[in-house]
Amino acid sequence: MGPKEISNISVDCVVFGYDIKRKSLNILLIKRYLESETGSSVLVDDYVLTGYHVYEHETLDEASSRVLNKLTGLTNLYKKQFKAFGAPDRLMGEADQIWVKKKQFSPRTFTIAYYFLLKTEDVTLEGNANKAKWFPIEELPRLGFDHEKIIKEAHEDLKVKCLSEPITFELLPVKFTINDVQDLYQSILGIEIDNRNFRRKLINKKYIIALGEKQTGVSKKPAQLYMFSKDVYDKVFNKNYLISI
Amino acid sequence: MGPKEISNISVDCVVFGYDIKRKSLNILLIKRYLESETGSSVLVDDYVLTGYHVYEHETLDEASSRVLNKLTGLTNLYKKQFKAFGAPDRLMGEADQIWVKKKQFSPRTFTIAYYFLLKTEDVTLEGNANKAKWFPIEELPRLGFDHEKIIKEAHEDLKVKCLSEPITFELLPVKFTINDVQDLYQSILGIEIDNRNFRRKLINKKYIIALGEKQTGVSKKPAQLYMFSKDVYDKVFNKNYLISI
DNA sequence: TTAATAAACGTCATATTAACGTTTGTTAAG
DNA sequence: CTTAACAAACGTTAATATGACGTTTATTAA
Repeated sequence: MGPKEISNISVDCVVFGYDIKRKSLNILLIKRYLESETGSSVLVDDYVLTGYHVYEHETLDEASSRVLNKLTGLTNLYKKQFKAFGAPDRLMGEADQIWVKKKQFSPRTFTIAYYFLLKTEDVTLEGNANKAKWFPIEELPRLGFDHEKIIKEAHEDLKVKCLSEPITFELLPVKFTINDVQDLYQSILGIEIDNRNFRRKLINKKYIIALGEKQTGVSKKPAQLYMFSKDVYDKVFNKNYLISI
Repeated sequence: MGPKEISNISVDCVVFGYDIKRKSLNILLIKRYLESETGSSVLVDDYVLTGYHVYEHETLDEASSRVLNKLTGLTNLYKKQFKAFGAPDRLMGEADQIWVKKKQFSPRTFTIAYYFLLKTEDVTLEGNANKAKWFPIEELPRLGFDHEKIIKEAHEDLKVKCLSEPITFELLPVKFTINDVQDLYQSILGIEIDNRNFRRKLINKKYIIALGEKQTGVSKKPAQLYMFSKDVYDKVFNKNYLISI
């Protein structure tokens, strides 16, 4: 018997995974599926975020990391607790009620939502028991509970956050090109950015460090590789209070 | 008998009140006091945020507004749900345990924390049953539970938020001077700002509208009064994605 | 009448931004 | 080989914003 669970409180994880090859910001989702007794009809067939009840002796941060680790095997990722959801009807969709009954969830469950940032290539989905799958943020499937709302709010939070803090590098490999960063910002924000201005801005940052190396295995002019230095960022970064209202 | 309470979930409200006369950003706190049976010693004597359990049929937003309204009588204030707190030991301080026992709190209570923005002058504290009191953010008293941590995190969130959104006007009267706004930013951020540059920046905003009027009852050159136009802000404001990492 | 003081206006060098144009280095096709 | 295609990388310019100051103006109290 495992640790005791708190029946009406869970954590849910919005896992953002950037696919650098496809230039696509993805969300990792788990399949929910249930047939009727006779197998004659499908009662539940959609996707949900990964989540679980909080244990009796664990913090919210610990719970979220546990849940994320169970699904992906990964630890020490960037994460942010961004909002709690607890509307009385949040588990009250038609399919949700069937699911809640089957799983014996408390019908009034509050969830503390986190988002995580990682590279899709760092996760192995083959043979996972959860039928987990990546979906581009712009092409989400039908979602259970209030998870579409949770994802939308996570995305909005990420949009704002990535403008003021260097969290984007959590979504990229250690070595990246300037255009990789631009593609990522475009994927997150859903906008087009002028390459020449973006490039100049990024190259001028002291914490964006040009490595001597170039890309290999590309069929065009290979790009210069760069890395992000957190050390330089923490020291050099001008914590100026720029009022931009 | 009132609505049924969810025993292990509460909302807590960090009430930011700006005192324009004293140029002070304040927090509204409630006294916790308890003597031993014989009255020979003080068991609990500190302050806490206003908060309460969430009711069975109510959303988190509704719960926070209810709690805020009960204390201040006010509605329709700017509010933000900024974080959930649920560490297993968050009610485990010495005084806290005595209090939790007396009040029959669930020892593992999760709280969803909100902050509210208002003007101290809009709240009447005389004769309130809660012995509520304003404290300057820099001079907080001894606090119960994890409420010091909650206040600190609310303040950090407010610092960031006020740089990118015009929420500061929630803390000021409808008619204000440029220097009022500067004093407010200085109070929130704890920094000094150059008056000439700040003034220029603010006056150039289309949504900062000069009224024809001047201050009255001051013993120096009376300042021009301005107002903030949300309409103009919503229309005119350049929702530019300024990447400032 | 004047001293004190906060409000309001002004200056200037530098930095940043948006909106473009141009050159360079590489591979693949002819 | 030569060249077309194309992404990478560099450059230009005008407009605007910023930081760091100096100066003038309007008001009240002495």
